[in-house]
Amino acid sequence: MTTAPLSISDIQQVSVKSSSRNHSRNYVRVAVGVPLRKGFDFAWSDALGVAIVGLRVRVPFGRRTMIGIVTEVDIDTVVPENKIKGVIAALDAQSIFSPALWRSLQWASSYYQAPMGEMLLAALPKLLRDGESSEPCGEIWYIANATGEAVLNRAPKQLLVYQFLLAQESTGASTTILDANLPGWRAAMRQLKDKQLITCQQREITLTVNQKPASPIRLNNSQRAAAQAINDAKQSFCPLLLHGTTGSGKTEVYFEAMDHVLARGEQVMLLVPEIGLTPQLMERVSSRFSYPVVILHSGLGDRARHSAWSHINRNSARIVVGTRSAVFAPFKSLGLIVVDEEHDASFKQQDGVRYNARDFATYLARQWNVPIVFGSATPSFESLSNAQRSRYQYLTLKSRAGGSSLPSVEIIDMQKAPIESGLSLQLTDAIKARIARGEQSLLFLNRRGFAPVLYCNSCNEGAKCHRCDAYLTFHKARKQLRCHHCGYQGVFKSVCTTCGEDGLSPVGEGTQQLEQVLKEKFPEASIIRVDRDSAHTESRLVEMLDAIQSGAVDIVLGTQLLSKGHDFPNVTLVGIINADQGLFSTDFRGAERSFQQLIQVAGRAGRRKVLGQVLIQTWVPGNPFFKFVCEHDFENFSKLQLSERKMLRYPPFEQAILFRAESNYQGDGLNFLQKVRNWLHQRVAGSSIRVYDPVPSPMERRAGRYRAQLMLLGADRKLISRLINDCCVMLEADRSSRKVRWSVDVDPIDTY
DNA sequence: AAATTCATGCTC
DNA sequence: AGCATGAATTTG
Repeated sequence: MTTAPLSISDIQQVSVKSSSRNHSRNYVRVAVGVPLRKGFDFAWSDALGVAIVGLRVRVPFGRRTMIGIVTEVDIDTVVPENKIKGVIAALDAQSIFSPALWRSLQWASSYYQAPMGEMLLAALPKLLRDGESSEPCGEIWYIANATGEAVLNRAPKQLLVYQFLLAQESTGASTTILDANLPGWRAAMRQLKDKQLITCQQREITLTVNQKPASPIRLNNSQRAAAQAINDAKQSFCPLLLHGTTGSGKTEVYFEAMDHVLARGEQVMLLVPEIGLTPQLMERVSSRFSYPVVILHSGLGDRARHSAWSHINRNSARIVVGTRSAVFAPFKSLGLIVVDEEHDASFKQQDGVRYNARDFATYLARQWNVPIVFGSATPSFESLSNAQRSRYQYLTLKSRAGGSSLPSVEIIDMQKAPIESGLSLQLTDAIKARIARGEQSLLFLNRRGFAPVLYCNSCNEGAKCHRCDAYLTFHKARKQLRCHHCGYQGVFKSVCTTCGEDGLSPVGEGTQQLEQVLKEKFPEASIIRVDRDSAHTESRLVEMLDAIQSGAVDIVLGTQLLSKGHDFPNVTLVGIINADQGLFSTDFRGAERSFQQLIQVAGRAGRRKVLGQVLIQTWVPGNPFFKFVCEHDFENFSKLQLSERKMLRYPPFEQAILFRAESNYQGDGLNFLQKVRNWLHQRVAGSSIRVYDPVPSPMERRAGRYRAQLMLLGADRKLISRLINDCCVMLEADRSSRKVRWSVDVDPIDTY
């Protein structure tokens, strides 16, 4: 689509001075980035140009000036003339939002109960929020003046830089080029500039395009059928759920569908989970296509983000690979949206404006009138149920691409198995066998640190965090006790801090301990540990992943950092050290999550010719959950879970809303929510909406604050939306609610 | 008496 | 949210 379908009311309105009104001035309504639901009216003077909806403006607000967005033009205002101030400046000539994005943001603002100003500004990169021009800022290029070589015989560093530039002739070199070729060039450059030997030019950054794209891999029948279905949906809104087992080649299907869209001259949005945005995927995308690609993820600097934004805005970027916030990218001619690993929780923004990027993307696709593909090996129950109700087209990839078969999955009964330091004999033997054959083993333990609890044998208590309801994790290497919830770090002392006795013993296993145990058991093996502690930087993680892929490592152990999206061709054994963690969670989605995670991790095994093996250690082998896991039976697992959800009238059958409250004193949050409950309760009497009693959060105290929550469930989304909106308006007006920090989470995915 | 924290109100 | 105002509260 080159343009989104427009309705008349959406077309950016040009203000016209209306002679029928008695005001002599024009007024506009502006949304500013404050948590207030109302807009503020300002006078618009003709000197500012034409007033258009979607413009960024600088306005005086209280004692300061702020950036806001024009939401209405040519309005009648009820604000008394003497209170109205004028817009200081218009920062854009045209709306900074496309019509489709504008409508989607309006929807999101009302659906997620986020004030318009906050929603709109959240959709812009920081520099634009702060008032910077939306034009690309470009990059500085340096060109050598062909005069001065002789002057530099006593300055070798400068000579080096100068000669490098001379070699580039009149093209010169950009900041990026110099960074790549001459580390530490900046100091020398400054002096060369002082000597007037250099000319600087500001030039637009042009995206490099891969000139020789890799030829597409031959698709198998089901892949081709899936790609065909997506292509058939062209030029119209059509959600498709691509359910493909791990390793079934979903990415190739996306690529095939993207080919067609790109050839038509349109842009593609490829959304991926937070940690799924691996250089691996980037590499695959940019080597496969001969179109300019940009990435958008949380690690990007402000400059880089702005630059990416303007490339998309000018239609010079054709493929956008990005995480959550990439749904707000300023596409000019969007033709297809792909949401990879659509079930992933990281698509949900958990603080500030709490939107779900997957659902936002769905609305956006409807506005652009383009297909949207949801890909997953373990679809969210929401998407699954949409497919079952034929709201989504359902596509499956049953077999693994490249002919490998799904790994065999076995359960190890920890009640009966001989165990040594958390490792069953069976798993130990299996690792041994892989080492002998030169294959890799991957061990999964979702707990970093050495031990999750440090127990004092004379107090009979574990060491607790002072600010949270949680035990401190023992980090042996750094000799620290850390809280994984609030970030507290304390020095480990060999005696108990409360009683002074020295009978301290670590209880339970973390990745550090497992690493130590493995090193003792397999002294010759090369072992690598991948968790947030060992891979604290992006580049460090990449290094580790590369090492694993090269096959130089025998045993990989790690947390969920490892579970997503990575392709480890040499791994033939996957061991899950403790599969029971998520199983008994208080969250009704606990089982769904656990299953997704186990399938994701298990899917790392045997992606090539050799048959993979998965060993799962559990203390509750009789739990029916494991039967489904062993048989890769997502279908029956989800059937059972969905029938349970249906009976309980839980999502996806009814909508959930979670009110959260946080306060410095225990009880304040609960009291506040009790008032909310009473208010809501009165209004839902006679309807099918259920309002639960407020409860303390599963971990009540975190970072010194007490947290509580209140759940509301119901089927009538429209009614709920109105109810919640009224409630928020009431709460905002009531100053007693300012004692607590509260928020509304629409479609929560975590109850914490 | 000055310094600081705390509650309350307002932003066109 | 910020930022101001004014009161309550600690503190030298």
